[in-house]
Amino acid sequence: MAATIKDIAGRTGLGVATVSSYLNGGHVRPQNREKIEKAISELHYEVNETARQLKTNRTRMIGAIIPELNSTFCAAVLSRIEDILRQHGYAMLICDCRTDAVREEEAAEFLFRRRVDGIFNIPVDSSGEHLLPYIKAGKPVVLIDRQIDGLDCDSVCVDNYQAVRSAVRLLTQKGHKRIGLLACPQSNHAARQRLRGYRKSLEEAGIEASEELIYQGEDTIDSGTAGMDRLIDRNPDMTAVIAASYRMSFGAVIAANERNISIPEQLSMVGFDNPQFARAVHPRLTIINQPVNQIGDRAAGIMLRRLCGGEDSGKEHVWLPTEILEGKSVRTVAGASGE
Amino acid sequence: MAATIKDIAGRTGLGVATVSSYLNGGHVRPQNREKIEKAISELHYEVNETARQLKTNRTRMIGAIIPELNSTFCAAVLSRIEDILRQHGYAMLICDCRTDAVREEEAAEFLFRRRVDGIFNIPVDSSGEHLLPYIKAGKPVVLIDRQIDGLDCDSVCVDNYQAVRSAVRLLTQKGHKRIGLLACPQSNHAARQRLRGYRKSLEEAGIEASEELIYQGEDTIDSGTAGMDRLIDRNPDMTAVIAASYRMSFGAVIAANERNISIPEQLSMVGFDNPQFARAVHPRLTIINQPVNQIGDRAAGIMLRRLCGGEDSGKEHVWLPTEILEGKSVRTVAGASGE
DNA sequence: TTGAAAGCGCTAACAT
DNA sequence: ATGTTAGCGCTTTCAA
Repeated sequence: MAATIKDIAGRTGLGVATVSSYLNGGHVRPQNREKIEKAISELHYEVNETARQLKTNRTRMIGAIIPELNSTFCAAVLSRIEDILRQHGYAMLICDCRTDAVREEEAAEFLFRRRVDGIFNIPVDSSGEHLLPYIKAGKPVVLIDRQIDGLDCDSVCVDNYQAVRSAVRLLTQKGHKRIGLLACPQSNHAARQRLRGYRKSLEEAGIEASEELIYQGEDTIDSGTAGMDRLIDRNPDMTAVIAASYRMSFGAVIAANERNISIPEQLSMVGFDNPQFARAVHPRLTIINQPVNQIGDRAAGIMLRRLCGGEDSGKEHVWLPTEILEGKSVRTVAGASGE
Repeated sequence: MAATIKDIAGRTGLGVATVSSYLNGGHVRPQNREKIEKAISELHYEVNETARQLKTNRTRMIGAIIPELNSTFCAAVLSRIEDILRQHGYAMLICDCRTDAVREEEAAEFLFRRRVDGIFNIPVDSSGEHLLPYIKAGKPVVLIDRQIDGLDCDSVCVDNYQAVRSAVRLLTQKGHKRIGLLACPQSNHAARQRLRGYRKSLEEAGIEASEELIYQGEDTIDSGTAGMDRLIDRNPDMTAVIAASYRMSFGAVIAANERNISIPEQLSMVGFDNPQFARAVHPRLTIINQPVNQIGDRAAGIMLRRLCGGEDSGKEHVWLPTEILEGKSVRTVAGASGE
């Protein structure tokens, strides 16, 4: 069996309270300090966090429920958060709910029973009911990437409305009028904002939006491929496509690749996320880029502040801007207004 | 405060042991069962896993130390493992050590203090010293992707030697003789096996290996790009390149893309990992594909068996085969022997 | 500064 | 089948 604080007390002739005090940075006489340190190294003593947790009613564990670990966005944001939190002594319990609301709910319960001190969530269910127990218990909840209206918690998102709007503007300025959109399921806030940005900016440019140019599919690579196929087949006059998610972009690139469509001569393309992927595409893909590191930093920062019992006054709702990273996948068509 | 087992006992007039028994699937009289269930739902009682952990000396948590969460291979394997383990009531504590042996060591300590029941590791440090405390404590350790000689634990790897060998064979059969290799740091078993497979199979094909054709770099995208640049510049007669990791492949594709090298006319290429990425590359990349799902399944299976106190007789060392997924990035050069 | 003792919520003997 | 009780290893009053 592993050594306990009692063993250290016994070996040093001190009381357990003294040892505990030492362990928690309290003041101990130099000679006793030495004795304790000696005993600890001899007995290979390691604090039992479980016992500490039971006593203090804090687990120093944070849960994270995400739609898909195997997604660059989630992984990038999470690894950033994990890094920061661990530096502060917090462990991360990660649950992948595979974009399934039922599994998300189960994960929330699972983590609640384990008494995590707080929770990060890229929500699948847009009602947010699965988070209510946390909120009632006063445990910090930080939503990432997707806001939930009416839920009393912090959130860190990007401005998806402006994100797509900037992409449409880039295209219309280069003379594009028939612009397709690969849209994700409208079940979450981010996806809705992206579609809204598309419609609104077309309207601003005086272009009539055609439903034929909008493909509503799942947020998967295959759906991106299928969507591209359909948009191309039904819209011979389409000159550009915007993919409203990384997976959709990925799928769209595959479709263009397999149909031997030359980008940007035959079709211009704007993707979403992942600058590295954009560089690997031929020709280099123009993308809407999300500040993944910033998202992680802000989310972790808010969580840590809440954990330290920061003022509970009003929740934070952070909206981070995206940027367009220009590649070579967009061309200027005849009759361009700008430039 | 949250309700405890005592509250349930008080409310039902039963003893805590009876309630505990109910909670753990023991036999209780139907009428009492009902009473307990009623009290639980009225009080919103949730078992306190922390207390249970302290008592049973099992946390039902498994640690995972990986070089980089933001890597498709790690994320794919981990998400599979997490899924299986959670179904069995285990939570996953994930630590990203950023391919740094010091951080890996710290993560191992961190997780040990938290008393995880077992640990998965894609090791960075090839001595395996950071895992010794677990082994001494009799906690199951399952190595993934990289074997460590002389460490008494289970492992699930792919046959990296054969993996690269099959790629070289594919190339030599198509007449290639000047074949470059983008190799990863030789600090882990997998990387060493890949390089060994390269040398050995060239030898078998009667081709003299030239050190000029081997680029030893970091396992990063940038290093893949830099490596491609160097190999091309120094070896005008090189007709093919094998990238010995996913990141290297990614970097190599970027280099080819940015230098406007036409694949496979000017240069043939074989990458590593990620069939989806291979499809998105133009022309479709021929790759060495690892069975990520199988790796996850086998690793999780072994862990669960050990956790259930399976026979400790001899550790398992699983070697899974890879496969070549042919794309269009390899051409046949003049004087091909095969076909 | 140090020690004694209570107790966090639960499980597991043991007794009934 | 149910209840009593003794800890699991730690922190935290409260006294000394």
